[in-house]
Amino acid sequence: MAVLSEDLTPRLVEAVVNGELTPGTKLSEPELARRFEVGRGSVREALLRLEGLGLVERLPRQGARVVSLTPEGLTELFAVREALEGMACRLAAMAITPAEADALTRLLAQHQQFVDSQEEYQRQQGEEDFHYLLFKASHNRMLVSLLGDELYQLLRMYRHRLSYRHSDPRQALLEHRQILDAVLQGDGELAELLMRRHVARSRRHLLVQFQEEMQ
Amino acid sequence: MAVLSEDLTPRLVEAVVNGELTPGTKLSEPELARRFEVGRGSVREALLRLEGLGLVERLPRQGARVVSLTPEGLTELFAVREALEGMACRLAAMAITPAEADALTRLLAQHQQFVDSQEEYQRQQGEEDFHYLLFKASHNRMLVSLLGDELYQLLRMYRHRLSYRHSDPRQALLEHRQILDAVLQGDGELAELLMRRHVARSRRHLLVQFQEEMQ
DNA sequence: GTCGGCATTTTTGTCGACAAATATTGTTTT
DNA sequence: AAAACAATATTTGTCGACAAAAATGCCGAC
Repeated sequence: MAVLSEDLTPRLVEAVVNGELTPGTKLSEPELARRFEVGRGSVREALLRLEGLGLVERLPRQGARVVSLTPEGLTELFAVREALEGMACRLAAMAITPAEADALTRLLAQHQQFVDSQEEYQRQQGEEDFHYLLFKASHNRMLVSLLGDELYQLLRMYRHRLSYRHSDPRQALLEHRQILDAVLQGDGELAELLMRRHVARSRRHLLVQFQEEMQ
Repeated sequence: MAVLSEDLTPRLVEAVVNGELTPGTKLSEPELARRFEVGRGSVREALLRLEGLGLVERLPRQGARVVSLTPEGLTELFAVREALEGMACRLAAMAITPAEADALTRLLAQHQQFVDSQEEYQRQQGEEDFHYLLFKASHNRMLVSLLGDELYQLLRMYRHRLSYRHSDPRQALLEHRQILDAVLQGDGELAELLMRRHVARSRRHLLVQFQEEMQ
């Protein structure tokens, strides 16, 4: 028998991230319970998890609302990401295994092929895969949990809402290659520096889109 | 009317942090419900929050257990803290207000008095106050929430379990002063560097205590 | 026409109850 | 005596129910 509230959480996360439930929307527990055909307790539990992911805000006796997206929120998120992904790179330079190094090397070779063949196809996923594999190589469970679970969904929400367009794929691939090189050479300091620049660039890119799209 | 599950959470946190509930202890929902005289639903909600704080681990159909403390866990926590507190310092150097600057300056003057008068009294709290005021000056709500709420309780748990003894108070005060000076001069880069060293020193200090006390 | 107060309705916070799953205990077997 | 099994007991996951609080709509007053 499955655990309802755990199956329900990703479904609610998707609904929030993909904009089905827009920012500011009041999330009524009875309504969600009817919609997902579960008891109100399970909805409550799922909403509590969403609060932990920063996707909804819960006020006592007032219920949960989908968080609103602001340039400040985006900036804050990226400051945290810059710090954590930078540290993850530094640690990965010391802790990465040969298998993980191979997987990352192969991934970038694959990206190279896509760039060469002009297929932008799947680029989005590839970017995420690179970051995921890399911070997982830090072998720091708390970092992986923060970057991969807790902060990741909010990042996805911003990207979705901004009809995310990547900047130059060649530039991104170049930066990824530089970062991976530093990691493979065991130069944690350089790897951290390069990753922080990479994340900061990404932040500026998204902030521009924010200005453009949301008047 | 108060919100039971929110009042219950800090009580459970305290019980876990101060060792009343030792690592590995199974936390039975009915038992906690009787003990704290609330319904099982409220206990469940509180346990879910504790899981978010990293104080308990919940396995489906098996309930919650107090996390066990390990040198690896301590190292992971401090890597995250080093990254986040460093970033907070960098941001604080840009965003700190005159009022916050005053409060921090006064706090360090107070610490100086304590050091001069040899009263080690209240040192523990003072250390925490400094860090709290400082990362709050970053004006990054996500950083404040992570450092002040989510990671803080686990740090307290490690400190408590290690009958935390500070290293040299004069050394700590010196480092704090250097950090604050850098922040007040708007030198975010230096402030970050110094804070990261400070946290790393603290990590090594606690790790030694870990080796000593837990064989 | 707009603002303010009152009654109604909905929603949240909380609890107890039930079924399924797990843990525990005692018993039997090798 | 140790291991495997079975019956019991406890616990978790889930739901519906109830009271208090908040949101809503309605009516009258200005």
